[in-house]
Amino acid sequence: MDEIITERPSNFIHDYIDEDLKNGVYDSIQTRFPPEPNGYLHIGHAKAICINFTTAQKYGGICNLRLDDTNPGKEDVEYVDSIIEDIKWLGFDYANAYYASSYFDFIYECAIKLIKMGKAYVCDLSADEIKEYRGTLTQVGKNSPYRDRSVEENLDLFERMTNGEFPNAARVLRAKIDMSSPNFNMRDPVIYRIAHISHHQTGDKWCVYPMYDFAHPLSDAAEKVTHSLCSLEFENHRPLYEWFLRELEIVPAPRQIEFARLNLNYCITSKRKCHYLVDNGIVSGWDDPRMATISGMRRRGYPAAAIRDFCDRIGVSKAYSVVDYGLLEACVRDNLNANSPRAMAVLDPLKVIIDNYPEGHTEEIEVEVNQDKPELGTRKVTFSKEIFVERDDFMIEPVKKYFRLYPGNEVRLKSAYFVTCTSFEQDESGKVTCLHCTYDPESRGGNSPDGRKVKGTLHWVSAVDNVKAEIRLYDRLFKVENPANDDATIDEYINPNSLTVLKDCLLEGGLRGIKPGDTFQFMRKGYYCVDKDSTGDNLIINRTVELNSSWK
RNA sequence: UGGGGUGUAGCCAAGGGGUAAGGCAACGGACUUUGACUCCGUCAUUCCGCUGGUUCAAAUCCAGCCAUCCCAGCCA
Repeated sequence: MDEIITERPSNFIHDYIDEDLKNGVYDSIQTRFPPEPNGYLHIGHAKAICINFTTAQKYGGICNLRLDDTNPGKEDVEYVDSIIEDIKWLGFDYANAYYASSYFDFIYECAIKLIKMGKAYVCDLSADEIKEYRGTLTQVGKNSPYRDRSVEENLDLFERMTNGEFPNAARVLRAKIDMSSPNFNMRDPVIYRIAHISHHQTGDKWCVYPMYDFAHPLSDAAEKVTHSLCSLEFENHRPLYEWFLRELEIVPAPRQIEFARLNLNYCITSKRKCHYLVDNGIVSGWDDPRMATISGMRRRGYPAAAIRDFCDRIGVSKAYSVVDYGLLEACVRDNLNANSPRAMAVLDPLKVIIDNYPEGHTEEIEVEVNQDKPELGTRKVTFSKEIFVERDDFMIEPVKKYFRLYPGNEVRLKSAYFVTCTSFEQDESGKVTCLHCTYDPESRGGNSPDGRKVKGTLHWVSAVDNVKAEIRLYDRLFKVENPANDDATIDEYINPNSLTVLKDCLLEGGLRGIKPGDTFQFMRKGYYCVDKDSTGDNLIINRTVELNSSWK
């Protein structure tokens, strides 16, 4: 919404680009965001999205979306749809939506070209044998016995692979590079494998699919990408990326630059673990408000601008890091504080009877929608003899520095009147059931003409005009910052109290008719967003984030 | 034990020979009809991973060391 447009901080990627521009390597800049459609986008992707789009923006270039769909067995259109929706929601307009699969013909031609150059060969070794031949960290690999097949034989075999003559895994096409390279990626990497699987975009046209290492540089080249930004784990792949482009004489070649991926403490961003959570019903779905997915955060009420701001604030570097979740929350609070209307709500109601208020009488009180933004106008709130306040806004025996309600103490009811607690009722168990107060009719609006001050201001909801709601409080889904990698133990890291449902919460009457996606600050209680599953009969409200509180 | 990266405050992160930006968190205080927000102040006085070296001057250059991350998918 009101995103403040400021100069984005410069980073090391810009230095590389400036250098390339200065050397005349490229005329204009083009980037791409290349997710594989095998899951929903999460906050880590948001960083990559922001980096790719803002880098292109900075140089007046374009950024495309490319669905990196070279492994059909794991992919699905459900994911491509969600990816497109999430990127748009984040506020980025890609110039084009492309699919790696739309380059399959081109990539295939490149493979043929490599074979003809004697730089690629069909290998009949099994997966295990290839692994064995590849060597180890300290031991060089050895050449495949099929490495020196003739160009004619390779061409014939590769064509027959493509025609579906062989079963899955029977043969692969490999680049002929160097089995003794210290970099495993250069030890004759597999570039095409047989997979008799229908592809979500190309159907049954192909039964051989290119590997990432082969498809990626060629897809970048096909799109005229100039800077291929990716995460650190692909650093070891760069020599191979460059090898393909060099051998295939692609000029100007796109340049790969790696940056550190985002790690957020208490968050799960591993796709495998996210699938585990969804598949086992531990969360309600990919958009469960506890998930670190874009859709989960959206449902939780995080504004897109806050996520963009977060990505700006964490910076871009190559250092491994774990960002504190509190920074994301700070961004969310900053945005919501500036944009959210305020309202009153009582999550745990305690009835208050104002004994000297006329029986059956009600009045309308005008309250600012946002005190800091008078231009947003006012709303009407009903005041009546019986109201509800928050249960913890009353203490029989006040602790030190407690300045809300306790017997004999006077407080202000926000925008309404000064009230003084005169007595309280309890049930057999000792639980306070009702408060009795007297009000000062002279203090309407919240100020006393005699100038006396009160230290506490309470939020309240009328007993005769309110909206009932179910409020969901979310805590961290994970207790431990970095759960172990094996799914067998992931359960022990899950916080069973990550979701608390509060029934029978009361909102001020004016909130009747609020809709999914509406966000409010319930004063002194935090920011809240109406859930997508919310209906008029069953109002479900997610707590987006708490307020900072200096009072414990 | 091979190769490729990275080490600046509790957490991110600028700075690339001239005397350590900024943000989050934290801690004081002011203000407040939200204990919010806002505002003011404090927060690396040769510990810029460590040890040496070069220099008038080093977080920045050099050497060695230490720590840590990534790589042996027909995943991306």
